[in-house]
Amino acid sequence: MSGKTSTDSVAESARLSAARDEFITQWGVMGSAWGINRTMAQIHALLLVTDRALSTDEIMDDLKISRGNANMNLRDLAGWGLIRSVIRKGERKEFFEAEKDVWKMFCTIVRERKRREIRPAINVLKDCVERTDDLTSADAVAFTKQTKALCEFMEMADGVLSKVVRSQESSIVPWALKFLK
Amino acid sequence: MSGKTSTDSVAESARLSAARDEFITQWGVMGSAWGINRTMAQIHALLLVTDRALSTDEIMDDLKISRGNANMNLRDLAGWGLIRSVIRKGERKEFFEAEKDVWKMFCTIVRERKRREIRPAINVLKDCVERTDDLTSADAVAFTKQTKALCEFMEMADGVLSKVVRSQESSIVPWALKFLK
DNA sequence: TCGTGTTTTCAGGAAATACTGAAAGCACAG
DNA sequence: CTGTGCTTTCAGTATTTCCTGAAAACACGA
Repeated sequence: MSGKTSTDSVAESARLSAARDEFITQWGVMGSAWGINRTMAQIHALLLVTDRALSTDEIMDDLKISRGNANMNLRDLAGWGLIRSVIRKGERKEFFEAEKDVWKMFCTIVRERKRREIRPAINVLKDCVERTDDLTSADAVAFTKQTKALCEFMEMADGVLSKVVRSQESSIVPWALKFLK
Repeated sequence: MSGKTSTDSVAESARLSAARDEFITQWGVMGSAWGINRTMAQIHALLLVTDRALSTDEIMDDLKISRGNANMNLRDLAGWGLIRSVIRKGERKEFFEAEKDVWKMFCTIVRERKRREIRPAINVLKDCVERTDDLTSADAVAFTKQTKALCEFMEMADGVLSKVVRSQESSIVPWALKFLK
């Protein structure tokens, strides 16, 4: 290969890895803002933009993290259903790949957050309402009224999200969105 | 007042404050899960279920936090637009009250998160796409394809949220939701 | 059963984040 | 301009959260 071509391809691959790093870093920042730990988000980002399954060692190497850290976060990601492990026959090592379909990924996240955070919150709110429903002091009435409103809102949101998620790959959602002019 | 009545009202007020504490605590827990600091969420919770504006000192006292902490988080909450300060004539002290309308509160949160997190993320993605669009290696193509998909999805989500938020107090949203069967 | 390659666990340490308290700043009445 | 009451700031500290690395557990072929 000529000097020029070689130089170009080096430059190109540098450009790619710069962009890739930028993406991984920022996906990590975004994760923190939404209550997800940075490393977990970064591993997810890495697998998202990599076209093949990676081993734990490759991930450790790429992100410069320890084995323990990599393993723990890979397991968490699998628990969320955002990645899956792949076993290649003849290899004892485990490889990981991310769900690439963005809509499926979104549905998975919504489903899990509903289950882990929204439902429990609704239960707490219901409990608060029940425990104060019969009280008559002005303070109590205000409290109950507000918690009831929050509870109803969250149940509504929960229901909406269920419907959105259930529609999965159908085109119902994009279609329905037209009505939100 | 009779002994019985007195006893009952003591019990009732204990019941109320137990429920209130539970609510505040859990709202704090939920906050952390969504990337909001615990104290900020707790102050918000306290103001949400209190029927009058509270002073910094009352908040410090109720949540057992320092003045600095209270002040900083109150300012943040005001920055989000979730609370507002109230000046009573004749008083030099500042009081705070939360927006009580749940739908307005939701819109405020969505608007701010869009501005602070979603938009910047979209910009990063666009940047990544631009910087790699012309590369032809298999890796680069996979990268660009995936970031493009994420970018488009987030722009779509951003648009949907804008529409939802813009409809503000209208009944368009509840109505449209019927179509998400 | 042993040896080897791989994954899991977890105590201790590091880093990030949040909180405190006191001092400085500010605003206003007198 | 001065005293008073309230707010803001921020250096130092506490707390929470996360990460490391090494040891233990595991799984499987020989």
